[in-house]
Amino acid sequence: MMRIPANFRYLGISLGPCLFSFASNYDSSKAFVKSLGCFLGLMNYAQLSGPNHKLLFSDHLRNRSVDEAREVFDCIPNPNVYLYSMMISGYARNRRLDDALKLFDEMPVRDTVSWNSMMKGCLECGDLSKAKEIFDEMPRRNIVSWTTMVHGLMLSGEVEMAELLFREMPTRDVAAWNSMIHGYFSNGRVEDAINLFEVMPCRNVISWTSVIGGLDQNGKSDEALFLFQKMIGSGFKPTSTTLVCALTASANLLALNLGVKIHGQIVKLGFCFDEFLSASLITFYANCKQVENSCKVFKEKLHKNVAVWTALVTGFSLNGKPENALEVFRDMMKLGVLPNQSSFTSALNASCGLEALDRGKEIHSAAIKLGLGTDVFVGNSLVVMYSKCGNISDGIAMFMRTDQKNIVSWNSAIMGCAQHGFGMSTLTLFSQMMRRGIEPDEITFTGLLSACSHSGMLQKGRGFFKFFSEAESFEVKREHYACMVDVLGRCGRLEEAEDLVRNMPFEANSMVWLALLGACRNHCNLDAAERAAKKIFDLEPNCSAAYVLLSNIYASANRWSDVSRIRMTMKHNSIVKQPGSSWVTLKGFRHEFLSGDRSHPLSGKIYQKLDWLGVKLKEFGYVPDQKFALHDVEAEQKEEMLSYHSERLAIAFFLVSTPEGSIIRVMKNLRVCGDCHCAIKLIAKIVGREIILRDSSRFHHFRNGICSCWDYW
DNA sequence: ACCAAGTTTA
Repeated sequence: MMRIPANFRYLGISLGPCLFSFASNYDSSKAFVKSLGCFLGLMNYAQLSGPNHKLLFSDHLRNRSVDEAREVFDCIPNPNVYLYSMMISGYARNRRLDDALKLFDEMPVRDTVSWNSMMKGCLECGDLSKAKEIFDEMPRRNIVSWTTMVHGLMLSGEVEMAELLFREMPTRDVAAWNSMIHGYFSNGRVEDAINLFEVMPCRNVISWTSVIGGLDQNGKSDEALFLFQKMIGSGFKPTSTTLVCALTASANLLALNLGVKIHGQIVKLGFCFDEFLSASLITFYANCKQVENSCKVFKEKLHKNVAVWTALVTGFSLNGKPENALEVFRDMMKLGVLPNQSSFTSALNASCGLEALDRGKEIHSAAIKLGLGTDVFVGNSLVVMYSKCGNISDGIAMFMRTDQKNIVSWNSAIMGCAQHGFGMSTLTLFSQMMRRGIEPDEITFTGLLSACSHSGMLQKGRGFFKFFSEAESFEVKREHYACMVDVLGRCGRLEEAEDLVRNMPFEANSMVWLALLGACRNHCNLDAAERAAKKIFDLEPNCSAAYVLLSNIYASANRWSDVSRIRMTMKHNSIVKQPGSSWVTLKGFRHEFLSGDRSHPLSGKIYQKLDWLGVKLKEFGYVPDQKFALHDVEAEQKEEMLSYHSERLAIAFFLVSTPEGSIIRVMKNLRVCGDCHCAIKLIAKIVGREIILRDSSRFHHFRNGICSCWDYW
């Protein structure tokens, strides 16, 4: 940092030309540029004259241009304690603790405020011990010093120390009580917080807001909303922060009516243009499945705030509108709103929903450009995106590249490998994870069982189930039983699977029975199938998957009267089979092969296939070079597609296959066709990157998804 | 002027 020599500090504008000579005395051009900047600073300082330099100074600080602020600061003759404190806080807010401490040391005089600012600065930069040092060293403490320290201790999780200090404080104002309440909540000590709130001598709107926000963040949104209403009832006027907390709680509870009322209050109180409130409103409406209203809120003004944009991206994505989500994300970047890790997470999620590898890659490159390529949140989303889009090797590469991997990183990689049928890789990942001392959680467990099921690892599956059932800190859930049933079922241990279901410590849900029914279908066990189906229909009379599975079982047993009986029942109860669907980007893989190695022996074959596909799709009224959702292809057309010879059948299989169980049947048909096993292997290897099956849920994914085919090669 | 509450995240 360059400081202007002392004699130049008093020059002001009247000596403007001298400044040029001052600048030209500097040899290096860098120094010239710097001094020119400083000259401009001086110009501003002089032009604005009087106290206005403070305005310029605080403008820079507000804009987080801390270096510019420092240049103005350096031009101010004899800066007072107040300006020093401002500059110190400015450095701290920009995480430049060293500069802040240096300036603090240089201060000619220090008052309590400057000591407090320095202490606060240390806390903001996460240096608790330095803050403690300053707290001990400062000559006089006021109530603010104590409160700052209490708050800092609480945020570092040193609750006991904070309590001690709070008791030792000579006097306690409402801010001190509030910081204790907030501190308890952020350490998950809900009871203590509430007790304090009840005994505190005097409450203000911040006290109420802290409790409302704290309850909501600790999973007690209902109590939060109750207190919000109580607060309004006792005549307190909510601030925008209060309304944000109440809205967030309403969003979590899906309390549509209350949320809409709060929206009314926001308009009435004139908080319409508060960015925090806009973001909360967007999330609230999106959670309540009213994403059109989120859009309305968004369009009320032009937003520059990342969180507002991200809220809308997330909203669209979670409401099954990934196209819109990605459009918003693109607009956001076009407008120069820099996406952060949350925005990337939401956008990558949306591309998972579309299963659009090209879009995902686009977002990935944007993340790299912004320096977020190895961020743990972004990295985890990338792992999921690549593996969901069929590209597990890139998914694993992303995992390796992620900084500071957490449990979600490991789980995403494990899930990805498991779903792609890489059983051994899954096990290796798991042992690496254990060796690094990372505690597995229930999602890890699901991933492991899924791997065992897809790779036919019966003994491993049993071992994991035993291990996790015996682990104390662990709750084995219905999902895990469903997975285990799947493991046993796929390995033909139908009896054992049924025993497991009947001896579960809690009532089995339809998901568990459905896993059993699926197993029965694969092993043509009609008796067990009928038992399982009966259970499912008791629990969920309109379960379309169960009807379809059962009718397929009857069909394989040549019991056609039963098949038509089930079809009739379905029709009668207007149960519609959820269509399976797949996305095809013709352009995507055409491009891939055009830009790739054209001399490769496969290029020609792929070209033929693409041409055939293009012709077929045109016949069905689709335009090439677009994304096709083939779930709406008519049944006869599907059959027509399937009637082509084996290689074409293989492609058709990818296009029209339905997740709910038909894959294995189609596989059987393919085998009957002769050479298709080889053909499908070939095509899947090449085309699998771009054609991805969509599944109704994560859970069905590994049970019925494309991964099933991997078992066969 | 220094202390207390808030939006988006796998």
